[in-house]
Amino acid sequence: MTDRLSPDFFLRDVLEVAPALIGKLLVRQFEDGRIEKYRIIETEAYRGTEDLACHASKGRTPRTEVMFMEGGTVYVYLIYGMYWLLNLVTGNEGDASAVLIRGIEGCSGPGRVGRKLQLDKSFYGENLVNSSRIWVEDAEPVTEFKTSKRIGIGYAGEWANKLWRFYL
DNA sequence: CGCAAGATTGGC
DNA sequence: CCAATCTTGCGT
Repeated sequence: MTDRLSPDFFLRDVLEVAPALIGKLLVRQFEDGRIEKYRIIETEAYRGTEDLACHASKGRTPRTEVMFMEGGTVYVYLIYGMYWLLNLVTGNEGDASAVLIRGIEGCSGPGRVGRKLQLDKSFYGENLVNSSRIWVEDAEPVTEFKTSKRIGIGYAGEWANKLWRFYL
């Protein structure tokens, strides 16, 4: 169970991928060659141009461009001028959906995750299938997880009520 | 071109 | 409760 997830894993609806990522291993190889693996414990789904909480609802811009690509790529962005949030693009080209990694074992909160993994803008568009810096490996499926409304998106109207946050 | 707000966090 | 810190999207 240490295989890198195949491209197919990400080529599904984000509402399938987000919960399926719980329990999987997020792997980061740093510049000094050190490899660390972290169990994913919290995710959120952002689903296409309709979802007002999803950045892609702004349309295709330099920032959201990568979300419109095929699943399996990394979407990172800087929030509040200091935190790089990690998202994994899902679905087919044009779906414009992604999973926000909100928590890994021993590190709760999307801003902390980005800091721990030492992410920056160079990870924008990184390919999870062939990258030597970041990827996801398979692990025992987790069937017991909780759901809730997504955090910090009160501006999204009725979309804020979707139970699209998944966590252990 | 100016400006308000942001998928957050940590400190007072 | 509020500042940090800077990119982005939108209005002028």
